[in-house]
Amino acid sequence: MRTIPQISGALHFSTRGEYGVRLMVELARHRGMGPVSLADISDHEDLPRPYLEQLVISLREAGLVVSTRGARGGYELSRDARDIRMSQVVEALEGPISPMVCATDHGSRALEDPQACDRTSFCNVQSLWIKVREAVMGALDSMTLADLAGPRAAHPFHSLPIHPSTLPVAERPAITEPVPHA
Amino acid sequence: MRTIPQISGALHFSTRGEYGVRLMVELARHRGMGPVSLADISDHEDLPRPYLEQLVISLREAGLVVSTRGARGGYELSRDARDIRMSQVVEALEGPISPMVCATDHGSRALEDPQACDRTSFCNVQSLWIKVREAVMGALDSMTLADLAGPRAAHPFHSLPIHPSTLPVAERPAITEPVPHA
DNA sequence: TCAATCCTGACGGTTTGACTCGGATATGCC
DNA sequence: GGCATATCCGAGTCAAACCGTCAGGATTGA
Repeated sequence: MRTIPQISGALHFSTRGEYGVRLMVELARHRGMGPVSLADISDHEDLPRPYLEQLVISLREAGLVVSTRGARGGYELSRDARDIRMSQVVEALEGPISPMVCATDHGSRALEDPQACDRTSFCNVQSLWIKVREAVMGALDSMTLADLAGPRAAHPFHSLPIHPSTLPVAERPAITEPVPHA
Repeated sequence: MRTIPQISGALHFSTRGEYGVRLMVELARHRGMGPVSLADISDHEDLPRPYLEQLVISLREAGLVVSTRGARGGYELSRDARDIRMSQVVEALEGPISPMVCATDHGSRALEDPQACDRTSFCNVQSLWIKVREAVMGALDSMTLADLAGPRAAHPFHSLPIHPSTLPVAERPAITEPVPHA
């Protein structure tokens, strides 16, 4: 199907994160209208259904969605979209957010090998990754699913009058990057 | 050599980022004392030297370090550690920071396929990744290499009087933590 | 000259990401 | 009841990326 070329760069979330979030947004938009089947979402979002089946397991186990089996079944949000933080969604899909080993929840893990702490700059560098982690968690915590499920008109890009081709060449996105993503 | 267990989870930087930052910290500590060889850093930080040779190319090409060839040669910072932002270091090592395709510098890329914008929730979701990106860039921009190169005593962990082995067993860092990811 | 360095390109093993496949189970509807 | 529709579940596949290794060449100080 699509098979994204997978550009190289730091801080990658996988397609689990991307697809899963889009799935959740679709569920949020149909909240209160009965369960939505994966087939519908697969069609509407152009995502491989068997893959969605895998992702949704994590979302169900995290208690974010509930399932209805059998004909006319599907999935729906377990609670209001405003009560679902994006940090919960992303962590359910991708696992704990830790940019580097030892930059986990408390950061205290950095002490586990005091020798490494003495002999290398390892220890000091931890504060960097921990800071990054906190920044990401803050961003994800500050948004709820409802923020993403609103009408498209609310999207900042659509109120922007400018288009890349109107920018001076120097500020346009680099050419190399294909990024068809379609 | 070490072969880190490679925990699974979101938002990974690779070892390029980790090793490269540690390398830069070592250079910052020896600033003004002549070039430092990779062999020294490899010994001191316990990192594979052939691999460092690869990493340092990126740092040199980014203008962050300068090299001195020949005997007694090595690398040194191209400028004061306070003038080197960690965002520059990390981007040199790992490439552009973009948590997801289309969450690049300007974010305007999201407009390139208006159809996708109409048919899917793709478009709205972009604001999430862009926000995450900005959070990370902010964190990395706010720190300079000098912040990491300071004396270890400045590190919060080291002001803690306690050591893991003095803690009750229940509060010690987990031994393995298989990272459920469930 | 010789040894210490940086520099370069190529190569390979292991892991992970991104799906695919086949079937089992549950349920609304005719 | 029977069938189409769904979720559920475990495995398997295939290519790419990550994490290095290796061999050799170029440059310079002693």
